[in-house]
Amino acid sequence: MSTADPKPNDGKRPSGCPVTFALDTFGDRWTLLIIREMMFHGRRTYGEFLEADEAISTNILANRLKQLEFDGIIAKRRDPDNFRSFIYELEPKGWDLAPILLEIIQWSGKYDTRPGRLMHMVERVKNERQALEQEIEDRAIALRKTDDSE
Amino acid sequence: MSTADPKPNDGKRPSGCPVTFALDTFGDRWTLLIIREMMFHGRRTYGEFLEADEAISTNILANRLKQLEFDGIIAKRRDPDNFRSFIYELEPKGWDLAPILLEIIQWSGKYDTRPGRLMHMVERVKNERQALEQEIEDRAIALRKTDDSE
DNA sequence: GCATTAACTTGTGTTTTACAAGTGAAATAT
DNA sequence: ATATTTCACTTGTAAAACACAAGTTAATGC
Repeated sequence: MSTADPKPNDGKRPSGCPVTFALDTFGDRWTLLIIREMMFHGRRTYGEFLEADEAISTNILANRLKQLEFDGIIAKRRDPDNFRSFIYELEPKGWDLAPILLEIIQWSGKYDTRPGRLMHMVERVKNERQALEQEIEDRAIALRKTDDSE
Repeated sequence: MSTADPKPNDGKRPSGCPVTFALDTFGDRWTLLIIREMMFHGRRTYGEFLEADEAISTNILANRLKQLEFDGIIAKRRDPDNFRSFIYELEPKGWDLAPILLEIIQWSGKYDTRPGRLMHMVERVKNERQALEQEIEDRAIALRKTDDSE
Protein backbone atom coordinates (compact mmCIF):
# COMPACT_ATOMS: atom_id res chain seq x y z
CA MET A 1 0.00 0.00 0.00
CA SER A 2 1.08 3.57 -0.54
CA THR A 3 -1.02 5.49 1.91
CA ALA A 4 0.21 8.86 3.06
CA ASP A 5 -0.15 8.00 6.73
CA PRO A 6 0.03 10.53 9.53
CA LYS A 7 3.35 12.32 9.94
CA PRO A 8 6.19 11.23 7.76
CA ASN A 9 9.51 11.02 9.55
CA ASP A 10 7.75 10.75 12.89
CA GLY A 11 9.66 9.71 15.95
CA LYS A 12 12.99 10.09 14.23
CA ARG A 13 15.90 12.30 15.16
CA PRO A 14 16.10 11.87 18.91
CA SER A 15 17.16 15.22 20.30
CA GLY A 16 15.70 17.25 23.12
CA CYS A 17 16.40 20.44 21.21
CA PRO A 18 13.45 22.85 21.08
CA VAL A 19 14.22 23.75 17.48
CA THR A 20 14.02 20.10 16.52
CA PHE A 21 10.74 19.73 18.40
CA ALA A 22 9.26 22.63 16.51
CA LEU A 23 10.54 21.46 13.14
CA ASP A 24 9.12 18.01 13.76
CA THR A 25 5.76 19.71 14.23
CA PHE A 26 5.67 22.29 11.45
CA GLY A 27 9.02 22.06 9.67
CA ASP A 28 7.76 20.64 6.42
CA ARG A 29 6.79 22.32 3.20
CA TRP A 30 3.06 22.71 3.87
CA THR A 31 2.11 22.84 7.52
CA LEU A 32 2.94 26.51 8.07
CA LEU A 33 1.14 27.46 4.87
CA ILE A 34 -2.05 25.85 6.14
CA ILE A 35 -1.64 27.74 9.40
CA ARG A 36 -1.04 30.95 7.46
CA GLU A 37 -4.27 30.39 5.54
CA MET A 38 -6.19 29.98 8.79
CA MET A 39 -4.51 32.83 10.64
CA PHE A 40 -4.30 35.50 7.95
CA HIS A 41 -6.84 34.54 5.31
CA GLY A 42 -9.65 33.13 7.41
CA ARG A 43 -9.87 29.88 5.51
CA ARG A 44 -11.25 27.01 7.55
CA THR A 45 -12.53 24.20 5.35
CA TYR A 46 -10.79 21.56 3.29
CA GLY A 47 -12.15 23.10 0.11
CA GLU A 48 -11.00 26.59 1.07
CA PHE A 49 -7.48 25.36 1.76
CA LEU A 50 -7.34 23.88 -1.72
CA GLU A 51 -8.14 27.30 -3.18
CA ALA A 52 -4.96 28.83 -1.77
CA ASP A 53 -2.38 30.23 -4.17
CA GLU A 54 0.04 27.38 -3.71
CA ALA A 55 -1.88 24.30 -4.81
CA ILE A 56 -1.39 21.63 -2.19
CA SER A 57 -2.10 18.02 -3.14
CA THR A 58 -5.32 16.66 -1.73
CA ASN A 59 -3.68 13.70 -0.02
CA ILE A 60 -1.01 15.88 1.56
CA LEU A 61 -3.62 18.34 2.76
CA ALA A 62 -5.66 15.57 4.37
CA ASN A 63 -2.51 14.17 5.95
CA ARG A 64 -1.37 17.50 7.38
CA LEU A 65 -4.81 18.40 8.74
CA LYS A 66 -4.91 15.05 10.51
CA GLN A 67 -1.46 15.62 11.97
CA LEU A 68 -2.20 19.19 13.01
CA GLU A 69 -5.29 17.97 14.80
CA PHE A 70 -3.31 15.18 16.45
CA ASP A 71 -0.71 17.72 17.58
CA GLY A 72 -3.37 19.95 19.11
CA ILE A 73 -2.67 22.87 16.83
CA ILE A 74 -6.07 22.86 15.16
CA ALA A 75 -9.49 21.44 16.01
CA LYS A 76 -11.97 19.86 13.64
CA ARG A 77 -15.73 20.09 14.04
CA ARG A 78 -18.77 19.74 11.87
CA ASP A 79 -20.25 22.77 10.23
CA PRO A 80 -23.62 23.12 11.99
CA ASP A 81 -25.12 24.60 8.82
CA ASN A 82 -23.81 21.92 6.46
CA PHE A 83 -23.36 18.42 7.72
CA ARG A 84 -21.06 17.27 4.95
CA SER A 85 -18.60 20.05 5.70
CA PHE A 86 -16.02 20.31 8.47
CA ILE A 87 -14.61 23.46 10.01
CA TYR A 88 -11.00 23.58 11.08
CA GLU A 89 -10.02 26.13 13.70
CA LEU A 90 -6.77 27.11 15.35
CA GLU A 91 -6.28 26.07 18.94
CA PRO A 92 -4.24 28.22 21.35
CA LYS A 93 -1.19 26.15 20.44
CA GLY A 94 -1.79 27.21 16.84
CA TRP A 95 -2.48 30.88 17.57
CA ASP A 96 0.78 30.92 19.52
CA LEU A 97 2.61 30.37 16.25
CA ALA A 98 1.70 33.93 15.24
CA PRO A 99 4.94 35.51 16.53
CA ILE A 100 6.95 33.03 14.48
CA LEU A 101 4.96 33.83 11.35
CA LEU A 102 5.29 37.57 11.97
CA GLU A 103 9.06 37.26 12.31
CA ILE A 104 9.15 35.19 9.14
CA ILE A 105 7.16 37.86 7.31
CA GLN A 106 9.49 40.56 8.63
CA TRP A 107 12.57 38.66 7.49
CA SER A 108 11.11 38.10 4.03
CA GLY A 109 10.13 41.75 3.89
CA LYS A 110 13.78 42.60 4.27
CA TYR A 111 15.20 40.11 1.78
CA ASP A 112 12.51 39.25 -0.75
CA THR A 113 13.15 41.40 -3.81
CA ARG A 114 11.14 39.41 -6.34
CA PRO A 115 9.10 41.53 -8.73
CA GLY A 116 5.77 39.94 -7.85
CA ARG A 117 6.22 39.95 -4.09
CA LEU A 118 3.18 40.80 -1.99
CA MET A 119 3.84 43.61 0.43
CA HIS A 120 0.52 43.79 2.25
CA MET A 121 1.38 41.72 5.31
CA VAL A 122 4.96 42.96 5.25
CA GLU A 123 3.72 46.55 5.52
CA ARG A 124 1.30 45.68 8.29
CA VAL A 125 4.03 43.99 10.30
CA LYS A 126 6.31 46.95 9.77
CA ASN A 127 3.86 49.76 10.41
CA GLU A 128 1.25 48.41 12.80
CA ARG A 129 2.64 45.31 14.41
CA GLN A 130 1.07 45.94 17.79
CA ALA A 131 -2.40 46.37 16.29
CA LEU A 132 -1.92 43.26 14.18
CA GLU A 133 -0.90 41.19 17.17
CA GLN A 134 -3.86 42.52 19.11
CA GLU A 135 -6.19 41.64 16.25
CA ILE A 136 -4.90 38.09 16.16
CA GLU A 137 -5.16 37.84 19.93
CA ASP A 138 -8.76 39.07 19.79
CA ARG A 139 -9.71 36.52 17.18
CA ALA A 140 -8.13 33.76 19.26
CA ILE A 141 -10.09 34.84 22.32
CA ALA A 142 -13.34 35.23 20.40
CA LEU A 143 -12.93 31.72 19.10
CA ARG A 144 -12.27 30.31 22.53
CA LYS A 145 -15.49 31.85 23.83
CA THR A 146 -17.48 30.44 20.91
CA ASP A 147 -16.12 26.99 21.62
CA ASP A 148 -17.05 27.18 25.28
CA SER A 149 -20.65 28.07 24.59
CA GLU A 150 -21.26 25.14 22.28
CA MET B 1 22.65 10.22 -12.52
CA SER B 2 21.14 10.67 -9.10
CA THR B 3 22.88 13.76 -7.85
CA ALA B 4 21.29 15.76 -5.11
CA ASP B 5 21.51 19.00 -7.04
CA PRO B 6 21.06 22.42 -5.49
CA LYS B 7 17.66 23.13 -3.99
CA PRO B 8 15.01 20.52 -4.38
CA ASN B 9 11.65 21.92 -5.37
CA ASP B 10 13.22 25.15 -6.52
CA GLY B 11 11.25 27.67 -8.49
CA LYS B 12 8.00 25.95 -7.76
CA ARG B 13 4.95 27.36 -6.10
CA PRO B 14 4.58 30.75 -7.72
CA SER B 15 3.27 33.06 -5.02
CA GLY B 16 4.44 36.46 -3.90
CA CYS B 17 3.63 35.58 -0.31
CA PRO B 18 6.45 36.36 2.14
CA VAL B 19 5.78 33.16 4.08
CA THR B 20 6.23 31.16 0.90
CA PHE B 21 9.43 33.02 0.11
CA ALA B 22 10.83 32.17 3.52
CA LEU B 23 9.75 28.53 3.38
CA ASP B 24 11.34 28.17 -0.03
CA THR B 25 14.57 29.32 1.58
CA PHE B 26 14.63 27.44 4.88
CA GLY B 27 11.37 25.48 5.06
CA ASP B 28 12.88 22.03 4.73
CA ARG B 29 13.91 19.54 7.33
CA TRP B 30 17.56 20.53 7.66
CA THR B 31 18.35 24.11 6.75
CA LEU B 32 17.27 25.69 10.02
CA LEU B 33 19.14 23.03 11.98
CA ILE B 34 22.35 23.93 10.20
CA ILE B 35 21.72 27.59 11.00
CA ARG B 36 21.00 26.68 14.62
CA GLU B 37 24.35 24.88 14.78
CA MET B 38 26.13 27.94 13.49
CA MET B 39 24.22 30.47 15.56
CA PHE B 40 23.98 28.73 18.90
CA HIS B 41 26.67 26.07 18.92
CA GLY B 42 29.47 27.80 17.06
CA ARG B 43 29.96 25.02 14.55
CA ARG B 44 31.40 26.16 11.27
CA THR B 45 32.96 23.31 9.32
CA TYR B 46 31.46 20.44 7.36
CA GLY B 47 32.89 17.97 9.85
CA GLU B 48 31.47 19.85 12.82
CA PHE B 49 28.01 19.92 11.29
CA LEU B 50 28.11 16.17 10.92
CA GLU B 51 28.78 15.86 14.66
CA ALA B 52 25.46 17.48 15.55
CA ASP B 53 22.90 15.49 17.51
CA GLU B 54 20.64 14.91 14.57
CA ALA B 55 22.77 13.05 12.05
CA ILE B 56 22.33 14.68 8.67
CA SER B 57 23.33 12.72 5.56
CA THR B 58 26.55 13.85 3.96
CA ASN B 59 25.01 14.49 0.55
CA ILE B 60 22.13 16.47 2.05
CA LEU B 61 24.54 18.54 4.13
CA ALA B 62 26.65 19.36 1.09
CA ASN B 63 23.52 20.26 -0.84
CA ARG B 64 22.15 22.56 1.86
CA LEU B 65 25.46 24.32 2.42
CA LYS B 66 25.67 24.98 -1.29
CA GLN B 67 22.14 26.34 -1.33
CA LEU B 68 22.61 28.47 1.78
CA GLU B 69 25.68 29.98 0.20
CA PHE B 70 23.80 30.58 -3.04
CA ASP B 71 21.01 32.28 -1.09
CA GLY B 72 23.48 34.57 0.68
CA ILE B 73 22.70 33.24 4.14
CA ILE B 74 26.17 31.86 4.76
CA ALA B 75 29.63 32.43 3.30
CA LYS B 76 32.30 29.85 2.63
CA ARG B 77 36.00 30.53 2.88
CA ARG B 78 39.15 28.53 3.33
CA ASP B 79 40.53 27.98 6.79
CA PRO B 80 43.80 29.96 6.70
CA ASP B 81 45.35 27.48 9.15
CA ASN B 82 44.30 24.35 7.29
CA PHE B 83 43.97 24.44 3.57
CA ARG B 84 41.90 21.30 3.25
CA SER B 85 39.24 22.74 5.54
CA PHE B 86 36.54 25.30 4.81
CA ILE B 87 34.89 27.63 7.27
CA TYR B 88 31.24 28.49 6.90
CA GLU B 89 29.99 31.68 8.50
CA LEU B 90 26.62 33.36 8.78
CA GLU B 91 26.03 36.43 6.67
CA PRO B 92 23.78 39.26 7.88
CA LYS B 93 20.89 37.59 6.08
CA GLY B 94 21.57 34.53 8.21
CA TRP B 95 22.02 36.37 11.50
CA ASP B 96 18.69 38.05 10.83
CA LEU B 97 17.03 34.66 11.22
CA ALA B 98 17.78 34.85 14.95
CA PRO B 99 14.41 36.36 15.92
CA ILE B 100 12.62 33.54 14.11
CA LEU B 101 14.69 30.92 15.93
CA LEU B 102 14.13 32.63 19.26
CA GLU B 103 10.37 32.64 18.71
CA ILE B 104 10.53 29.00 17.72
CA ILE B 105 12.44 28.19 20.90
CA GLN B 106 9.91 30.12 22.96
CA TRP B 107 7.00 28.29 21.37
CA SER B 108 8.62 24.92 21.97
CA GLY B 109 9.40 25.92 25.53
CA LYS B 110 5.69 26.36 26.06
CA TYR B 111 4.52 23.16 24.40
CA ASP B 112 7.35 20.64 24.48
CA THR B 113 6.74 18.36 27.43
CA ARG B 114 8.94 15.45 26.40
CA PRO B 115 10.96 13.94 29.23
CA GLY B 116 14.35 14.48 27.56
CA ARG B 117 13.73 18.03 26.41
CA LEU B 118 16.63 20.45 26.71
CA MET B 119 15.72 23.57 28.62
CA HIS B 120 18.93 25.55 28.35
CA MET B 121 18.08 27.78 25.41
CA VAL B 122 14.44 27.91 26.47
CA GLU B 123 15.47 29.33 29.85
CA ARG B 124 17.81 31.82 28.27
CA VAL B 125 15.11 33.06 25.92
CA LYS B 126 12.69 33.34 28.81
CA ASN B 127 14.97 34.94 31.40
CA GLU B 128 17.53 36.96 29.48
CA ARG B 129 16.28 37.46 25.98
CA GLN B 130 17.68 40.95 25.63
CA ALA B 131 21.17 39.84 26.61
CA LEU B 132 20.94 36.86 24.28
CA GLU B 133 19.90 39.04 21.36
CA GLN B 134 22.72 41.44 22.15
CA GLU B 135 25.21 38.59 22.28
CA ILE B 136 24.11 37.34 18.87
CA GLU B 137 24.23 40.87 17.49
CA ASP B 138 27.75 41.31 18.85
CA ARG B 139 28.94 38.12 17.26
CA ALA B 140 27.45 39.17 13.94
CA ILE B 141 29.21 42.52 14.12
CA ALA B 142 32.51 40.99 15.20
CA LEU B 143 32.36 38.67 12.23
CA ARG B 144 31.62 41.48 9.83
CA LYS B 145 34.71 43.35 11.01
CA THR B 146 36.87 40.26 10.66
CA ASP B 147 35.68 39.80 7.10
CA ASP B 148 36.46 43.40 6.20
CA SER B 149 40.02 43.21 7.40
CA GLU B 150 40.90 40.16 5.37
C1' DG C 1 56.32 7.64 1.53
C1' DC C 2 52.13 6.18 3.86
C1' DA C 3 48.33 6.33 6.80
C1' DT C 4 44.95 9.91 8.18
C1' DT C 5 41.86 13.75 7.92
C1' DA C 6 38.51 16.85 5.60
C1' DA C 7 35.24 17.67 2.35
C1' DC C 8 32.82 16.11 -0.43
C1' DT C 9 30.55 12.73 -4.57
C1' DT C 10 28.34 8.60 -6.23
C1' DG C 11 25.28 4.66 -6.16
C1' DT C 12 21.27 2.38 -4.54
C1' DG C 13 17.19 1.45 -1.96
C1' DT C 14 13.46 3.65 0.76
C1' DT C 15 10.38 7.34 1.92
C1' DT C 16 7.75 11.32 0.69
C1' DT C 17 5.49 13.98 -2.61
C1' DA C 18 2.78 15.27 -6.79
C1' DC C 19 -0.72 14.37 -9.94
C1' DA C 20 -4.83 12.23 -11.61
C1' DA C 21 -8.67 9.67 -10.75
C1' DG C 22 -12.13 7.60 -7.88
C1' DT C 23 -15.42 7.03 -3.69
C1' DG C 24 -19.32 7.90 -0.53
C1' DA C 25 -22.39 10.70 1.71
C1' DA C 26 -24.96 15.03 2.04
C1' DA C 27 -27.14 18.86 -0.37
C1' DT C 28 -29.30 20.84 -4.39
C1' DA C 29 -31.73 20.94 -8.77
C1' DT C 30 -35.33 19.10 -11.66
C1' DA D 1 -38.00 10.94 -6.45
C1' DT D 2 -34.32 10.87 -8.89
C1' DA D 3 -30.37 12.96 -10.90
C1' DT D 4 -26.64 16.03 -10.38
C1' DT D 5 -23.45 18.55 -7.90
C1' DT D 6 -20.67 19.49 -3.78
C1' DC D 7 -17.58 18.26 -0.13
C1' DA D 8 -14.13 15.74 2.02
C1' DC D 9 -11.55 12.83 1.44
C1' DT D 10 -8.85 7.96 -0.53
C1' DT D 11 -6.26 5.31 -3.79
C1' DG D 12 -2.86 4.35 -7.36
C1' DT D 13 1.28 5.45 -9.59
C1' DA D 14 5.23 7.95 -11.05
C1' DA D 15 8.60 11.40 -9.75
C1' DA D 16 11.33 13.64 -6.36
C1' DA D 17 13.86 13.78 -2.09
C1' DC D 18 16.26 11.42 1.40
C1' DA D 19 19.19 7.94 4.06
C1' DC D 20 22.88 4.96 4.08
C1' DA D 21 27.16 3.04 2.62
C1' DA D 22 31.07 3.38 -0.08
C1' DG D 23 34.35 5.78 -2.90
C1' DT D 24 37.21 10.03 -4.45
C1' DT D 25 40.52 13.89 -4.10
C1' DA D 26 43.60 16.70 -1.95
C1' DA D 27 46.07 18.43 2.18
C1' DT D 28 48.43 16.91 6.69
C1' DG D 29 50.92 14.37 10.10
C1' DC D 30 54.26 11.07 11.07
